[in-house]
Amino acid sequence: MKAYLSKSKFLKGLQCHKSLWLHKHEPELVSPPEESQQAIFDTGTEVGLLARNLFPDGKEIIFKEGSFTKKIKQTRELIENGAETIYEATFTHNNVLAMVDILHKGIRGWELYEVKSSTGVTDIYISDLSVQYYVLSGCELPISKTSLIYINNQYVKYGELNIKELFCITELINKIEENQGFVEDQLSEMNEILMGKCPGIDIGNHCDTPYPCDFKDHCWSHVPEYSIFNIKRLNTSKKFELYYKGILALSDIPDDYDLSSGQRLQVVSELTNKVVINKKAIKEFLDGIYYPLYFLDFETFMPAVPIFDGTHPYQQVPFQYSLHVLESKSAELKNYEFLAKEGIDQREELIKRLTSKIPDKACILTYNMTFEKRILRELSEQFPSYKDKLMSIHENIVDLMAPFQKKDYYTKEMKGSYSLKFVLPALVPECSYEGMAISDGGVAMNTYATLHLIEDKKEVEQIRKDLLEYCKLDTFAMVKLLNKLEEVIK
DNA sequence: GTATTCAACGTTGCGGTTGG
DNA sequence: CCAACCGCAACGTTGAATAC
Repeated sequence: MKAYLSKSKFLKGLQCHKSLWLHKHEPELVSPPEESQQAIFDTGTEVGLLARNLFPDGKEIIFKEGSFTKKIKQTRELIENGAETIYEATFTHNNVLAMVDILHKGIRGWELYEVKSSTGVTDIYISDLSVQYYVLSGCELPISKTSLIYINNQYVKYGELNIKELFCITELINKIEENQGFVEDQLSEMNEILMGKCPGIDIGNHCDTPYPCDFKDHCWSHVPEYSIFNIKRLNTSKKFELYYKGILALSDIPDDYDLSSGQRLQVVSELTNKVVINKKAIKEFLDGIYYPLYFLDFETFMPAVPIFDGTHPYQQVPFQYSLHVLESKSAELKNYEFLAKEGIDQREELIKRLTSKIPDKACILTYNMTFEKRILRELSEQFPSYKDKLMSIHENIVDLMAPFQKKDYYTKEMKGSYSLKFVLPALVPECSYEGMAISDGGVAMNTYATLHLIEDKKEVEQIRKDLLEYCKLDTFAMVKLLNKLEEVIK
């Protein structure tokens, strides 16, 4: 099979010539050796398929693993037979392969459209289109437009989905024509690299910018699991500054090296097992908490293409909550929960249930309150009749994450992080998600999204039970964390 | 006139959540 | 695994004000 330099390889080659060389000469170092995964990513999804409705009745080039020559031939035949719209149109020029999401014949020439599920234009997409333009113009196709189609997150759905409003189209031909010189220079340089020896390039910022390199495992094998690269909030440039000086382990860092207080704590704590417990600050935090006490956690989903009326692209739609309640310090812990029926918009029902459970003067605890607060604000805007109640919850939220964010409580197990994922096992190791049917948010969401497709009633019931149990554990973990904070200041 | 400091502003990274 | 949302905090940069 002939090896092509594809547009994704071009983009990766822009970051690192070594990766380009490895792709050609030692592709087995990448696992799995997926060929065109990148190319079909956006158009294979709902967003890509929907965008085709902007140019209906197109001919599709059927994707077959590895058979690029067939696709190129098929594309040429369609054009010769007068096709006006082609999806996944495939071309090659000077050994560079390009697949165009949507190719449309306009009055002045061919129009080239790249579909992205993002919400804006970036330089990477411009490079992407520049390579496609290079290949197509090399094939002597007259091009009148090269545009990016992406999600308009201002669009609000009411009734039937309005495809024209859902998408933004930005015409970029001027920028892309300006870019051609650059593309040609890069391509000739890349071709020289491919003919020569493997370039001796050390790891660096380019390994992750703008995308992680396929060969990271290979090039980074000498970097320990927990190293200077895991120091939180340390600039990438500073990390490599240290690395190029031969400093890799946390213990190699000089005492006088300029680190922020949090970073220094992470390092010192790791090396000496130092534990920080700022009793005064923790006590102040606890003094701000009062009864009755409600521990709240939402689960949401956020589709790029809105499915419910009144929602916009990527809006987080809550479908579940868990609420643990302590009426007083000595009261018995109670739990309330809600899980929407699958496939329908039950936000109003969720609001009714939630607001009926939480009284006006309650103290509400969440972990990372920015998330729950945003959900509450959006709900109150879209369901104004519940605004007062929702906003009163909003006002009374206290963030349980704060003491950890401020490093008033720190152990080395937190690895510089204050997320629940690290804080919980560090302080409440017995409270674990292991062994649960649903053990992370991603799985929870996928499970919920496909729930309405399952026919077996018993199975549906079991999954709903698993979802409830998962969400309940999140708020229970907060109860345990609070206990720990109270214990520790005694 | 130059050096130094610090506030204001801009950028990056991280936290929560998902979708593909 | 990556990208998307938003808000916040930390970090970095810049430029104006002040000191010398």
